Amino acid sequence: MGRAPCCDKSKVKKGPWSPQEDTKLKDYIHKNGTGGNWIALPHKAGLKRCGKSCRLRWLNYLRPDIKHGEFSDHEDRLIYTLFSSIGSRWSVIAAQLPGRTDNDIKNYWNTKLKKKIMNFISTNHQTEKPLHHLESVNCPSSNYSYPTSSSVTTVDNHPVLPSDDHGYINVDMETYRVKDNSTLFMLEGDAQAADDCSSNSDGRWHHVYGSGAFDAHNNMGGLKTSNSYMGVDGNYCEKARGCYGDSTMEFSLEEFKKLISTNLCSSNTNNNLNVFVDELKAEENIMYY
DNA sequence: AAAAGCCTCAACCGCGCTTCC
DNA sequence: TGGAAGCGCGGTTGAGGCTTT
Repeated sequence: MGRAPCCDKSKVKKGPWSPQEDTKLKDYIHKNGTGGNWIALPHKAGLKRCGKSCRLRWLNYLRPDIKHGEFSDHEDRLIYTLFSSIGSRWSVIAAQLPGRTDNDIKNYWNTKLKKKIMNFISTNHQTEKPLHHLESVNCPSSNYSYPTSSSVTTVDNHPVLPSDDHGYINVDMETYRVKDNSTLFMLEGDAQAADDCSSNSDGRWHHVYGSGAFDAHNNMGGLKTSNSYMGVDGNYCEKARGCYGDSTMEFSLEEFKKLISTNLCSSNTNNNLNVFVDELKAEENIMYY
């Protein structure tokens, strides 16, 4: 014997919501709130709908703070990063993207973002270049010269590297800092984090987001495990390549396919999620200085 | 212009978890 | 303490719009 249905399916309307139904639901919730009981709500609101259907309609469409429209590059990266860390926990991912719903993100991932990333990886595998292959050709300014050892100062015994106007740097060391204008932007990690890469695609600082578990030793959070890195949009990674090594090439198509099919999700990464997200937010603050 | 195929996304479904009595 | 009710989540579906042939 199965579970009892939440409502009498023969007496409730199914399918797309009409504008009249939307209005009824919105009006009722504005006046009375949800009352903490979705099952009872449709009857009180005069709707011939299942409570679950009302809840879904409100949360995914009618709520006033819902954000419609295109996902930004930053949202893309955040989704990808979180998916890499925790798998298809859409509600957790949605909680980090204000105005976006889990359903929205799930649809976006399944229909667009996944393909976008797959295409990006396959394209880059066809033009594979060696790691740490520095290409000044990808830098916006061909006049830019990478800092020499004499131009490197230190803070707390760590080197501080100047960047060009666009934030490009050339770094190849285990622990480093980047000084950009008056802001000290610290990228500090353990030996593994040597491959961390900072780039900019739109005039602001970004990290290249990593794939895999959060690295507790990496102060910037969650950017580095194994040797897998990638940005979400081609433009972003193309420029990242210009500043430091072609680390995106280390992420294989097979690895990514595996990630998607297994919904990589470990308790270890879950424990670190909040820290990870805080770090991402901290990073955002730096990005928009 | 029409048919076929593809894509998007709102909505549904079922199940696990939590809360309440 | 156990069972019922409700909530919330992730997977899936299908209608409708769009693109291609």
